[in-house]
Amino acid sequence: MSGDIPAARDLAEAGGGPQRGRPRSQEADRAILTATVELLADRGLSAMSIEEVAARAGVGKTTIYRRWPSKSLLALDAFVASFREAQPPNDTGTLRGDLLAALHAWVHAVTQTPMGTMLTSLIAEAQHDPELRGAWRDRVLEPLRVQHRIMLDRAIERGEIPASVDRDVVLDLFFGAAEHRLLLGHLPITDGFIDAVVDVILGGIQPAGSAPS
Amino acid sequence: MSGDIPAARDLAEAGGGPQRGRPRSQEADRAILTATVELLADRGLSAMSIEEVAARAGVGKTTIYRRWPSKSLLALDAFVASFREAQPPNDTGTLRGDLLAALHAWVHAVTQTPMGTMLTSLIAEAQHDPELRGAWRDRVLEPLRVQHRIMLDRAIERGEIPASVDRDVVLDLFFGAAEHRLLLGHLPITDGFIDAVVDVILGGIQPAGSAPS
DNA sequence: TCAGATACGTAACGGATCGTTTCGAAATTC
DNA sequence: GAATTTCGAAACGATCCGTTACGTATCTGA
Repeated sequence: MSGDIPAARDLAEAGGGPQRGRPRSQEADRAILTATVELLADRGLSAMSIEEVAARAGVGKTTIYRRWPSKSLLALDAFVASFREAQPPNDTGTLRGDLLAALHAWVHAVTQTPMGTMLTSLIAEAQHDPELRGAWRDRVLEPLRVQHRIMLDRAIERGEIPASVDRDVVLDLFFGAAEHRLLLGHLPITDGFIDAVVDVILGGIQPAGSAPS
Repeated sequence: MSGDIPAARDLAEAGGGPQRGRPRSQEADRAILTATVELLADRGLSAMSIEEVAARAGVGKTTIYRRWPSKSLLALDAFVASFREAQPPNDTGTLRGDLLAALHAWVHAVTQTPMGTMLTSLIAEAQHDPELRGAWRDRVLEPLRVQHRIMLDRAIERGEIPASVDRDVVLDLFFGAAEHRLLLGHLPITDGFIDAVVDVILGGIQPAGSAPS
């Protein structure tokens, strides 16, 4: 279920029969991705060089360039590998519970793990790298949105919110507010902030008069 | 009223008496800022080099480095100069009117003028440039937030919304959603989007039962 | 009027980093 | 064992950075 979208990494073995010559080292793959995550986490993408990744991974620069076409797409692969491990929140039974769980999971990931720096670096780089921008949308943003749209659909089925709500707008408000604080850093992303965001959005899409205590 | 915050540009004439020697060319200043805006608008900050700015402005590279310590702060000054011209929305009498006017003005600026590219470039650069990050907060973000907090305060005085609303959260939802679409480009920023954002936020902070048609 | 001070544009500098290429050795298939 | 491909190491040319040196231009103050 988690292999639908191909990685940016060159898929040399996608072709027909078995390969001739020396096969690519899978250990090198792992070492490169691990080194990339580490460097990405504490220096950011722009300060990270392929040379550094190669040195830390103990491989030659050519071994990296043979697999990935650019630093950006290598970083994206490294991010996605970490990203898969952030488990999606389960169905809690109420929209409020689902939204709170989802936002808490996101905030925890970006503030308590290396993924925060990786995320801001990649969004920054995507501003002047159209290829990364597209790959980010296809491999990170859209899967995330699909997953959270389902959450809203469940709420509609339960009758918690009307079917007329614009789910895309809700998702943009939901992630946009937190991302805004993450990128600009003007205010901390606290539990109180998460609660307030969910309260305002819920209040804005629930039918009037059904506000919980 | 618009000179409270000093520019990043070196303030050689801030000192005591009149200057000795040849004064700095104000025409060079204007030419540099104009060239910066142009290059920033159609290539972005990362693709713009000081060399290019100098060539287009018809000045020497040294003339730029004498005034600005870095490409980032030059770009910020160029942005702020353009930014001042985006007039703040007036008091429309209702919070809904104020919010709609403010968001329409912002969206128009970032989608119909060169300021969109300038803005995304600067936010991107600020992710790995702490000095720019701080300057952006002080000279762009905070003034903007002060201005819009006043808008919310007026609504509280009029009794449109309770005094207990967390104005910072409202501002983050307000700008965050639009900025999210601008940075990632997954969906267009349409008039319908603006209306929906304002509707959800207003619905979420107005006392229940007072929802307008 | 002229000496001192500062800004001007041009040119060249050393250094860093990029992505590529070359090389001999290692690993695998036919 | 020949062919093929990957491996790590090293060196490559190109690009851009921020600084410096230089001769010229412009302004102040004696």
